[in-house]
Amino acid sequence: MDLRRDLKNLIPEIKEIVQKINVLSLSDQKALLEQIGGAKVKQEGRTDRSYAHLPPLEYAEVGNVVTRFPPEPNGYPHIGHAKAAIIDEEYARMYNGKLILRFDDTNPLNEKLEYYDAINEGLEWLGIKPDTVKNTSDDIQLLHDYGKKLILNDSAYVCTCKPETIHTLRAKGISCECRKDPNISLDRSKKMFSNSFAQNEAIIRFKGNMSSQNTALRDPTLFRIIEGDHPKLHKQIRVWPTYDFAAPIEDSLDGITHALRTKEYELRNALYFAILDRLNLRKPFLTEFSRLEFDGIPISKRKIKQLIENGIVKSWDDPRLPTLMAMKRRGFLPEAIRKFVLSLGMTLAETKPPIKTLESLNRKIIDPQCRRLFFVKDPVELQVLGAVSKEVVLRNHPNNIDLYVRKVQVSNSFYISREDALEFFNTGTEFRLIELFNVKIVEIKSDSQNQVFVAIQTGDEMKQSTPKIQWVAKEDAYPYKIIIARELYRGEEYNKDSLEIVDGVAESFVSSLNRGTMIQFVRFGFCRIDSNEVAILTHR
RNA sequence: GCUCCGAUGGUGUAGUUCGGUUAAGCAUUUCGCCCUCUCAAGGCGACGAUCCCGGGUUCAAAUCCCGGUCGGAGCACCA
Repeated sequence: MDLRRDLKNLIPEIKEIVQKINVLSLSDQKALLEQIGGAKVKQEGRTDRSYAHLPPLEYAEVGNVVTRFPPEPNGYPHIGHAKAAIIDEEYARMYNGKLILRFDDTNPLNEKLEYYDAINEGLEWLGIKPDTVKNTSDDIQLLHDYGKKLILNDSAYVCTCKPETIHTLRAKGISCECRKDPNISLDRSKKMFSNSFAQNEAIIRFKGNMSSQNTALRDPTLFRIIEGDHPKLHKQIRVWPTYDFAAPIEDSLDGITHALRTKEYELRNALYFAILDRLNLRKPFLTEFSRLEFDGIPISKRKIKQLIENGIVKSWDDPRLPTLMAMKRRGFLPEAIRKFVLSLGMTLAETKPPIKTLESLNRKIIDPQCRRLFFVKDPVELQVLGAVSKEVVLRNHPNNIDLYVRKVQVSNSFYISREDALEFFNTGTEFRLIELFNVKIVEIKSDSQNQVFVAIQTGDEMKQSTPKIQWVAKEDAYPYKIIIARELYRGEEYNKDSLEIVDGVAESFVSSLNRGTMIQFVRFGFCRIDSNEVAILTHR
């Protein structure tokens, strides 16, 4: 009681002292901060990543880090793969280490040769160069050997129960008869590896802990029999390891120091280590990061496959898709994707990052190198009374002079967008055809089919306040389409307007641009040339 | 159902390990101004977070402890 009262009186005094200490430690810490700050700047320079950086890796030594990116070649790579691959590569580089690309091809039913290639191409596009490329299937013999070793160890057994039985027993946490006698398992395993069992007749299971609260430890499958034509091994192999078995062994043998994987594997970490323990193999360090998801854009291969099979989406490079080939086709740059991924960090929180951020990063990169060209949506004719035919020189970029200029022949007839025409007619405002002259619409002439907007010139003077619009000379007009891709889903529902095709006219020059060229259609948005008469809107 | 994980402005993150330098940095979005022959980019600025909630410990908590709530994941002869 007394103490309390005393304390109340003492508080101001204490605070004073604390403040003094703070002031003191502040100066100390300032000195420290300078040191730390200096070191940080150096680090950033070393990794050449001033824009965003991943947090330091635990237990990592410079020159001694090996990471791995282990995709299954069962589909086209997408932004989710990009996230994993970029993180793996970034850490490898940050510590002056190595990156291994390992195709996790342990299920002949899923893998296809074209997917190995697609993944290779995707990574190449992203600018990721693995130091080593290998397949899990390269080590199939080795994996078999380790499997046999586990059987001999009494750390694994052959189970011939029906899948349903296995499932229910696992749920209950009870083991089956097959687990009991190691000698039976030994016999059965010989039969299994000499191909005397049929598919679904027998599996090899890990002797985990059937009553563990972590269900991943309840005697998971290590090997199963799959009849299938494997892209690399064809029909030579029937006994295939599962991911749960292959991953830890491959990681350990490949010298991986840090295995980074998505969050849903967290509960398997215990199994991963248990397997390595029984085999006396070196244990890599494991970390998880959250899986990438977006609003309205399906990322899982299963969902994308469905969309294609149902004909909703035409191909794997449909610009609405998050596949790497689609993103490339749409006009996203690998640098932007990298920055974006790094901005997400190594968080474990499940979030849906905004695509707008990616677009903004992309825009800033492409803006300085995109020609500014004219496209007119929903064109109407504009006749300018008294305008003379001439050749005009248009700048290709407001401030990048390396992009030069282009010349266009104009007369008194132009196309402008209906929207603009109507607005300026209705409001009676003077406007300017960019780089040409100022006009005012005075009347609309309608013949049987078309409306023609008639305008008079109101001078050449360039005023900042006059609205300026893009135009296409009638003689130079070239029919053109722009594809606009939007989210495939609004909530749970398919978005019927996810793909819009905008018709219009562009300057004929556009038709000469090569596929892949990035441009900006003035007042319309950034686009990537897709063919001679089609561009895809990247973003505004 | 059982187990595990997460929760910071509209959105994405930094900071949480080792409580105090900053009641919260950056990016994006939105808006305003400047610049500009684009509704782009660039420059400047504004709005916007009692750091999920409730307790506790402490002179001091986004940070530590306890209890909730909400969200996600795993429980395959897929990876």
